[in-house]
Order: sequence, then C-alpha cells, then structure tokens
Amino acid sequence: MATISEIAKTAGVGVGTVSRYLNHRDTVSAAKQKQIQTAIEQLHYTPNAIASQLRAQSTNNIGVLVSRISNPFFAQLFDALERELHRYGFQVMVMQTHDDPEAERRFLDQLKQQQVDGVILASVENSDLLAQLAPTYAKQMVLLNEESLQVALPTVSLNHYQATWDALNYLYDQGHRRISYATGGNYPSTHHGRSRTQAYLDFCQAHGLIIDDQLIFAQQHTLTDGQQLGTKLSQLAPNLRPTAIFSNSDEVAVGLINQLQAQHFRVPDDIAVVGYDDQPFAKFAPVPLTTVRQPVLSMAQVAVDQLLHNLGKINTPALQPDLGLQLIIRKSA
Amino acid sequence: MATISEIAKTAGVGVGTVSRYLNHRDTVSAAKQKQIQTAIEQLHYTPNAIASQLRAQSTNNIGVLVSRISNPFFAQLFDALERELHRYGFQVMVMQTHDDPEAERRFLDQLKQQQVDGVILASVENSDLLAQLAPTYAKQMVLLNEESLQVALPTVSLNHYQATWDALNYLYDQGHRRISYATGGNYPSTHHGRSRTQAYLDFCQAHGLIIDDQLIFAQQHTLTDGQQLGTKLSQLAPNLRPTAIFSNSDEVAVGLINQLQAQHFRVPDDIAVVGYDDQPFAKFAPVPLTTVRQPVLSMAQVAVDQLLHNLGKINTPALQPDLGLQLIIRKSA
DNA sequence: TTTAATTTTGGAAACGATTCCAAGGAGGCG
DNA sequence: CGCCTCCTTGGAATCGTTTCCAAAATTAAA
Repeated sequence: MATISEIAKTAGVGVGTVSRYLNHRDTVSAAKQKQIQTAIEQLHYTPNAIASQLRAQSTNNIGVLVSRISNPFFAQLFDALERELHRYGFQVMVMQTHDDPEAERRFLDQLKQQQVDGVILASVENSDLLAQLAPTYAKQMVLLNEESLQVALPTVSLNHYQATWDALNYLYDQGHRRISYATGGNYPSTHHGRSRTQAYLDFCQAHGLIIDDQLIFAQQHTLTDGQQLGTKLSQLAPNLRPTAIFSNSDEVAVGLINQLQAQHFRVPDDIAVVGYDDQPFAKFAPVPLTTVRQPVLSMAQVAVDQLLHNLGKINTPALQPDLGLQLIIRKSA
Repeated sequence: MATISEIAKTAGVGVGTVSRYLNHRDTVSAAKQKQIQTAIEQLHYTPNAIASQLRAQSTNNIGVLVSRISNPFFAQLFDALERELHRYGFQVMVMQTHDDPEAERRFLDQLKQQQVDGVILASVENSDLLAQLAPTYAKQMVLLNEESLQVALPTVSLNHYQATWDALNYLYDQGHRRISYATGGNYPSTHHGRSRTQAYLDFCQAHGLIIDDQLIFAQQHTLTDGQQLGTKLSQLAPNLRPTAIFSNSDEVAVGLINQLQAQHFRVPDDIAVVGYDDQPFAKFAPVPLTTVRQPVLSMAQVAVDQLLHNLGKINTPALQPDLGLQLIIRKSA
C-alpha cells in the first residue's frame, strides 16, 4: 500500500504538499499538482482513513443501535438514517442488540472504542446501563423512540401513549371489552413504565376492563412469535378468549392472523387485530392490517438533525417535521 | 479522553507495561496490575481502537455490500453474516448500493480507505468496475451470489440456473405455456448472462415457448413494483396475458398477488405466481407463496469461511454445507 | 536593482497504541 | 557471596496522516 510519503518521494515534493493537494487545503503550483497526480495514479494510492482519523481525532462515523435489522421497521428506519447521514458526509455503523442487554453494553463499548462521533439509539434494553454510560458520551448520543428516566439525554420521542390509547379506544368503540396486549419488552419487571404498556394499563383501568395477566404477552417480536401467540389464544376457553388484540409489532400481528385463520377463526369478526409500525407488508397481509403508522422518515430526519446540531456540525435544528402517529384503518379491526 | 500514557503516568509505570497488561500479552506483576487497574477506573479509560488499528495495520472490520437492507432477504443474509463474523471477533460495516453502480463504486472506495480487512459482495451492479477494483483488493474479497466473468474472484455460488429451470418446469408441468418473468436487474442490456435470466430464456427456447419482451419485466424490486406489475398484467388483453409469472423476488411476488386479487384475478387459478428467496413473510402472504428457498444461513457461513480462510485467519475451509436451492411449494402455484 | 510583501514549500511534531530492545531486578545454584 | 538465568520493565520507534512553522521562492513595490 502506497503511503503519502511514497507519493511525495516519487513526485519529488514534500509530504505536506501532497496532503495539501489531496485536501485542497491550500494552493499548490500547477506543476507540482501534475507531478503528484501522476504519482498517485502510478502507485494506485488510496488514502488511509484510519491514520487521518487518528490525527483528526474524529472519524465521521455514526453508530446506530437497533434491536434487529430484519425487523422491517428498523430496516426502514436505518435506511432513512443512513440516507440522511450520508448527506452530511457521515458513515454509519449499525449494530444489532437482538434485545440482549449484554450485547447492548458490548456494542456501545465497541462503538466508543471505534471513536464514533455520535450514536443514535433506536432501541435500548438496559436503561441503567445507559445512565451509566451516557456521561462519557455526553451530547453525541441521541435516543430515538426511547426514553431514559435516569438521565437527561437528547431524545426524539413520539406520543406512543396517546397512539396506543387511541388504538385501544378504536377497539373499545367497536364493542371490544376483552382486549389482549402483546409487547416486545418484558412484563411486568422492567420497562413497566414504557408508555405503550402504561397506556394499555391505564386504558383498561379507566374503562373498567379487567387486567388479566393471561392476556398480556411479553417478548413478542417475530412472525413466529405471532404464530405461537395465535396458538395460545386459540387454546383459551371461549369465555377467556379476547375479542381483540393490540400488538406492538406488525410482524407479530401478521403471524398471529395467519395462525388464527389456520385455526378457523375469522379476523376481525372473531378476533380483531391491531398492529404497530405500519411496516411495508402490513397492507399485504392475509387481512390488510389495521395498525399505527410510525413516521419513519421524519423520525430519522429529526434524530440526525438533533445529533448534528449537538455536534456543532449544523446550525439550525430548524425543521420540525410532523412526528405524529396515525392509526391506519384497514381490515383487521 | 484518557490515553495509555496518562494511565502509565498515574499508575507510575511505563506505557509498555500498560499495553501488555491490557492485551494480556506478557506477565505483569500483581502489584502493577492493581495500580494500572485503579488508574484505568479512575480515569475512565477506553482504548482507542483507531490508534491500535493504525499500528496493527489491520482493523478487524469486514465490509458487506448489499443492494438494500430493507429487502428481507438481504436483512436475513446480513444477520447471518454478522453473527458468523462476530464469532471470529470481526465487526461488520454494511453499505447499501440501492442498485446504483456509482454508489457501489463510492462505497467500495470508502471501505478500502477504512482499511477493512475484507469485503463480502452480496450484490454487484457493475462488474466492469469490479474487475477494475478487484486486483487491489486481491483475496480479501468474496462474491456471494454473484459471479464475475471478467475476473477470477473467490465466489460462493448457488445453482440458480437449475433452480430457475426447475421452478419453470414445475409451472410447465402444470400446463402453463405462457410464463412471464420479472427480474431485479436490467434487460436485455447488462447481465444478460445472469443465470436466472439465462435459464428462463433457455427454458422457453427448449420448450418452444415464445419469448415475448412484453412478458419480461426488469428492475422489479419492491412490493410496490409488484403492485404496479399486477396492474400492467391485468391490463393486458386476455390472449396476451400470461397464465403464470416467475418473479426473482418474493417482495415483487407478494405485491403482485395483492394487486391481482384486487383486480379480481384468482391466484393461482387465473395466474400462478412463483417467487424467489423464501423471505420470512412468504408463507404469510394472502396466498402462501410458492417460492425458491435460498439457504441464507449456509450461504453466510460459507462466505465467511471462505473469506477468513483467504485471510489466513482460519485453517480449514472444512465445512461444505448444503448450498442447494429448493422449490417450496405452497399455494400460489 | 534592492527591499518588502506574499505565496509556496519542506519537514518536524503530533495523534494513541504496540512492539522491540536493552537494562534492571529477582531468584537459583554452587 | 558471586554469578548466571530468567522474568519484568521502561521507553524509543513505528504506523500514515495533518498541521504548524520557518525557510525558500516568487511577485510587487520602490
């Protein structure tokens, strides 16, 4: 691998001059420009970003933490984040936690060692850890769709409480009184205060619906989880069976619908299903999915804006796109 | 940010000793170990990976190039690649080309500047470029699911020709004589020789089926593309309309089915649909999708194995998992 | 032509880690 | 007690870039 000083030697100039030429930092005489250029082509020179990052004390890399990139919601979100960050010349390093707090810790540590200029957390499993780590990251960290109670961090948050409430209300208005709830997180241990779960609990309480632990399902993430959930529901005694279920993930909802249909339940007539995210295939499900749409694009824009603003790379946080959540009514409820 | 020499100073030892301690490289006396450890905790030291990478002339980073991570097939593939690479202590940098040759060039260049130890190409748009770049990358490049005619590169390849042929044959056996074809690539310009397209053309020829450019659709990638394709098909005069369509992507297939149903066509009775990949939601489609399953896990394992072997990080290429493609017969054909 | 002002240039120092080498220290053996 | 061996240690050199500073070259002014 050719280095800058080899280029300098072959071109018969000093290293400083080559560097200046490469970065268009200062004027370099036309003659030397040509010499340098030919040397570069001759030796197939490629700058070593690592060295330059070390010297510059900045990498132009941003870390993004998601729970699982094969979750279409995160895929879309990552896509949008990347697009946005590229516009500002940043590169993105994505890491998946797979909902493992230990992996989360490890990856945050790795990102720090890699000297990323900032981190966007689109999924946090262990907010204690976060509180512990946050000070050392300071302003280069943005929470997207997550909130930390322990520590004040730049945060992009949507009103999931309200959206959940509205969705439940929609079900309630249609006469549902026995509503089940599926979440990706734990229950009841951690994150009890997470806004969606809280909204569910509050809603039930406010409307005098029984809160039955048998109707609350935790750690539900995938299509397969949804299928298994369907099996569980279908095995419940008819009088215990919910007439509707609110799922925090479209994936789970689709798997669920599939399994319910396989067991000859009708959706939404026997059991209504509401999902969350409005993932791309939601409207292509066996029963087009009624779901809460997350404004992925705006979320990404705001998060990046926020981050770059905190990094001093951008002046105006300016735009404040609509971060509203919207219930998309299709056929499943 | 604390550095290793600050640690050394606070602990009252030399930098070399700290480094040795950190890397468990040599024995360090118990007393100094304790001093160093306390200094580390006191100063919140985090090693600077950039510096160490510069010195070591190796980053332990592997680049992965895909066309679009929100394509569930690539998401799964990336997932598997990452899992596998983590096992060997590598980190993964993923980049999306969005099928843009220019982006491909740019990203490959960036990866090189970032000094990645290797690259796995799961999608290549411009194989001329590749031929041009490959020599400078030498052995640290693996083609996954792609082939380059111009240059010999380590390659993990499946028999897509055969799988396509088999799928078409399945349709043929069911009496279909007018079979449409949808691909993600271009047609007929580049990649004419790509094995799936070639198999289609050869199959038609071998069985005396007309090859009608009106039945061949290029640049089909997403659910939306599939929908639009459905509209196009439904607008064809009945005698021109295909009775079956083979799509190179499940996403397109699902969008297509959805739109066909919306236009009151029955799948598979009026039009049969075969997809490709067996993406996670394929069996949850409105009509469970008949599709060619790609062995994502094995593909990732073999690619990583191949790469690490070439890098000399691993001795035995050993395992040769089954890279067979399998037609999964469900309801759509 | 001389002097001053300006532009261009070369190269040393720095970024933070690792590794090599020489030297210091501990312990064993006679 | 002295000598040899082996283990532990400190610190200089190195990786490839950028930046700063002083010197050289060029241009402008007198």
